[in-house]
Amino acid sequence: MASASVKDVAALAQVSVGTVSNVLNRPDIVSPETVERVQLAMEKLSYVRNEAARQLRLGHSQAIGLISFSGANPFFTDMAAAAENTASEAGYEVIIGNSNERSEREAGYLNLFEELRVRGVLLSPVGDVAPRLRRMRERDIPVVLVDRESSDSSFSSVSVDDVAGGALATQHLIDTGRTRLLFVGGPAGIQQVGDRLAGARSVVDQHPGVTLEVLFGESLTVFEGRRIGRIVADRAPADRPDAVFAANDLLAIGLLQSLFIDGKPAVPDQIALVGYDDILFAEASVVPLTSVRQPSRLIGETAVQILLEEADDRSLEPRHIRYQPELVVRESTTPR
Amino acid sequence: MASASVKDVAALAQVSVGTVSNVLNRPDIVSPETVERVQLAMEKLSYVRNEAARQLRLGHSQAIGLISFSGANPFFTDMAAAAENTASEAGYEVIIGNSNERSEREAGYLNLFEELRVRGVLLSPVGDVAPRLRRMRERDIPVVLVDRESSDSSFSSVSVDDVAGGALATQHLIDTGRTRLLFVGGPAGIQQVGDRLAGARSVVDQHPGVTLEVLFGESLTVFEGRRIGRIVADRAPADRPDAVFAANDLLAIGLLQSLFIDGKPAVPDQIALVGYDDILFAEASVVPLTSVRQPSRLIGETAVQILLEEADDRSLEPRHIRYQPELVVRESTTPR
DNA sequence: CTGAAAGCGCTAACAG
DNA sequence: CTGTTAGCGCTTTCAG
Repeated sequence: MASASVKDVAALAQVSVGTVSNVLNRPDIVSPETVERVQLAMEKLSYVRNEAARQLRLGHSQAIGLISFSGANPFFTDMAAAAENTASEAGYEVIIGNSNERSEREAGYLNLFEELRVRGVLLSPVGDVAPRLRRMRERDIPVVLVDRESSDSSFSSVSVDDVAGGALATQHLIDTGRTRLLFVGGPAGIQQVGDRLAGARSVVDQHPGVTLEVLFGESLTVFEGRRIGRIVADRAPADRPDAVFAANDLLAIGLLQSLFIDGKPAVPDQIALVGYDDILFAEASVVPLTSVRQPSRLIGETAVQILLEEADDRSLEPRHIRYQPELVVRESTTPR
Repeated sequence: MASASVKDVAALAQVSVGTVSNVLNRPDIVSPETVERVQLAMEKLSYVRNEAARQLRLGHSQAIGLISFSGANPFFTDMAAAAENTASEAGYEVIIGNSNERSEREAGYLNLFEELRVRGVLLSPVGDVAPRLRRMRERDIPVVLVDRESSDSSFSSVSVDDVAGGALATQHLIDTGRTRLLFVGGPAGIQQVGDRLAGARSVVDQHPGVTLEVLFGESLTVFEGRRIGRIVADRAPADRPDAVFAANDLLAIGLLQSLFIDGKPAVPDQIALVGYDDILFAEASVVPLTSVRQPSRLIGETAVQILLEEADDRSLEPRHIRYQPELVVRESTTPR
């Protein structure tokens, strides 16, 4: 049996297709009896609306495209979940594509989203997207930049102040009496990591007795954290830092697992440890981890709101929202 | 500027829309010069095909719906990723919905998938889906059951032998000299957990000297594992098991974190520990975890293949594929 | 090999 | 309040 269409419903309910459409989209302008009769017919035929036809007629879909650059990062998962909720309340769904930091995959999804005629896209740009963005603009597809600011600021953006976050973590370490700090980052070139480091530097520079060493790993993963931790643990005592600031929690958790000195955990007594993102595992790890929390859910919600407003009114000026991170103190930075 | 359509392309290339469509779908039957001329025109207008229109004409979309029952479970994430790859090679995309074990959400996604006229759906059923499945069948939408077998076996399924997995883990514990076993499960009613326990029981029953205690937690999470671990660690030595089989790795990792006896880790010397799923964290945890690995990627690939075959030929008999799990031995079960 | 034309299911404008 | 109708962009016969 093929799916029933509005025509079939109309025939069974003895009304016209226009009325069926009205029952679907503006039930208030249809008389109650008619509404009921039509709904009964729909049920009888187990009618389901054909989204493709609707979309074709409307000119755009009821979907928002979201391109994240790391599917494994809980920060993004959270943000995406919040975006989905907000969008869903407004009758939209969110389609997610993971670029995994590859600019060709980013381009691929941008393309797919265009074919799908999405209502707008939420993007954490990786490569040089300026030309693509220009095209989106020509097409009247609104774009909101997430977690990274646009270079030309002609697109709205929702981000978090990573410089402030880096400063927050560093100030806390110094406040708890640490003086030989180590920053552990991911591959150079990730803007967020650079910003967090810049924040750390600015604070260290104001404290004459404090030093800051920097170590860049290959990736922001638990494995890499373990590897770096082992290197640090193997150093001579005088060369070891007394505090480590990891660019994200995955890295920090890896460090935590391998920072053992003379067979005993070095955190927090010998080495204080701060992570970034405050993922669920941060609280659940062997030594609960102090971390810098980003308002991931709020970011997702705000980004969708702005996007939908711009979709409704293409003449809106771009807006730039920047949230402040927050320090969550746990045992991994307990003062000696 | 509105998006260019086949009409615009046809006009610019001085051909008919039919030819443009042919260039798009069967370029081989069009003369090379014409193809080139049309492609040039497409580029000039930066034409992108309208999926909605295409879909309307074709009668179905190029998407497969996937309903998983836990977005946080790495087993599903892996399976979904494999499904996406396989689907993508065949020109399909996968739309994912998380039911989170809630049957009304499951119904919601099933509905959405119908509206979207998906080519088929991959489903790990939660509630009583029999009536819905019947409807899908009437609509000629193929369904493949994943990780759970259908009660009436009239739908194809791809699953893993959880009874065998439970037996595998248990046999290994006994082989390494353990005799007082404890099974830690999640909420009753989850079929997989029940099957793993049944497997464990069957092996224990064949070994007279071995006992099996069973503890059911509230959920299959790290937190719950930590809670249960603390309870076990606090028992009198004589009451403590010498081996624990956890129904999944999250639980096992929680247990690992809290199974400390006299301030020292109890695993693996005093208590051997086996998990299930072999998630990434299993290898990366403080004591690398022995675990039962499911061929998650293979499941995703197979399920998509079967689905697509059935979509092409609705007269195919349902097939039932059942994979065998595999034991991955690591330090958490090192013999004393 | 190419062109013309029908029609997929829906919504919105307009007429009654 | 309800009915009629045009047309969204595409693919696919069917003729040429």
